[in-house]
Amino acid sequence: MKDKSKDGTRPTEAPGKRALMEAAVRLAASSRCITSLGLRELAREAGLNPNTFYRHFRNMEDLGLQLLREGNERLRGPLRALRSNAAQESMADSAIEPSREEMQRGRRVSQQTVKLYFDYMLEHRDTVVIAIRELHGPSELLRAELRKQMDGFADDMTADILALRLAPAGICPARIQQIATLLSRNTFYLALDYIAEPERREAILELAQEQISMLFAGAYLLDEVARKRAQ
Amino acid sequence: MKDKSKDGTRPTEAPGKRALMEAAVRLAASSRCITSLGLRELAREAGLNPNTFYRHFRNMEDLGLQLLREGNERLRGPLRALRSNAAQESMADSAIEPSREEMQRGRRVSQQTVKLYFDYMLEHRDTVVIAIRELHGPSELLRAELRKQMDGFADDMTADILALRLAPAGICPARIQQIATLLSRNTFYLALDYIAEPERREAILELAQEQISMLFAGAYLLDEVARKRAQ
DNA sequence: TGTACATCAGTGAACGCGCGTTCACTGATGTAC
DNA sequence: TGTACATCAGTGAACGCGCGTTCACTGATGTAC
Repeated sequence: MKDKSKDGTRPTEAPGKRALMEAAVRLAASSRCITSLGLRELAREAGLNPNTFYRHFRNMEDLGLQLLREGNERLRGPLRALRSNAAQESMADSAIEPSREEMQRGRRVSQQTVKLYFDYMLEHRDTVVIAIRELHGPSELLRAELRKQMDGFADDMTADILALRLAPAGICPARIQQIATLLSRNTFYLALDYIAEPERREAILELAQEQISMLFAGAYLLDEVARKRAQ
Repeated sequence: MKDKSKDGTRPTEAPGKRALMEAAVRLAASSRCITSLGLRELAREAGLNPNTFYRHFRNMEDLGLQLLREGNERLRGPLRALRSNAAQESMADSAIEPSREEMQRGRRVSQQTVKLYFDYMLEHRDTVVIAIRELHGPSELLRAELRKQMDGFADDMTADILALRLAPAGICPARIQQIATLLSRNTFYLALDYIAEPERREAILELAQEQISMLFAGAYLLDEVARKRAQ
């Protein structure tokens, strides 16, 4: 068996397996839990013999897990990249007007990032919709996987905020982590609205932006108070 | 047909209907979408003939809708009451130490309320778990119902914050609504963690508390800035 | 107070259907020598 | 370079089973007169 595709990164995938996974996405994206899909239904959608399923998956949960991991790969890296690109551009801006404070910079970065973030998720709407459905779905296994993924997104965000200095100085790292957890979660839910309600997209972007501002402003105030007390 | 039960508040309910709804809660609470329940499975769990289902419901979505509405009634009023009780107690405190500011009062109220809130949800864990699962579940009808309910919770919270003066002065009502929407949503998700992870309950309470503080502090700062600019 | 009728919750048998799973098979591709 | 063998994706027929839905029935309760 040939083990690598041309690019050498991945074992070659049987076309039937791909077809089944894509069929699952198509069926689940509209309004279904992955685990509630029928094996025969899936094979029909994929144009394959029902039996082919067993060549590649043990059961629906197994397929779901592979689907979610693939989705995570599709989102995680690019979303990080969006953030660091926006930060670098903003860094260039700062050079031009160095009088601005970090708070302002963080805000500009988040403004750009939020839009890119949401539009990227819109492009991958099926992935996002399925992920959020399964996050509260019936399968414990899939829920656990998605909780882990969510933690990963939050960790990325924390690391980026610290490394790219996107937060106002004076907010402690633990607080950043706290904010990132809340934000990454909430951003996904807002992305869902963004996808579902095209006419409200502008408003949702602004809302997301304001939530971010509020949280950082609040965090700053709280940590400031704590520091003053400590002195 | 007798139309009212002894207390006169509600049409008498057939015992079979109750049995079916309770069976549905039992089956769905562990790890199932309501709409994925089987009619025969449900009847078995309730100890009834499969046919009895049709006497009371058109289909599973119909049952789900009635279940969710009942759940909403069980949560909405009591949660409001918790808030206003906590506020009144705190009002008494304020009389004793009138020097404290409203910000502080709001904080004390929310501290008490958050604990009561989460413990009340813990008592009604099945209701909460089912509601959140269906909020992102496969049925458009049930999702819409729950979105409506969520808006209701947010409106209650907004009204209470304004009426009971729980927010620092200077935050505009639109901002309060914004915060309440974010908070009511997020509180439900945190409640889910609170239910699922007994060993982390203390930490979750504190986290919820800090999120609330951050948001109000941030809102204050933002609206303050806006007001200064307007002058 | 008694009788006849309507309403409605719950029953039990029967239906046809799509489901998940099994088995034995085919045919293409990769590997050993 | 050619041959024999192993591997594995995909097929097709067949199975028994539980499902949703239907129909005609029972028996209790409420209502009209």
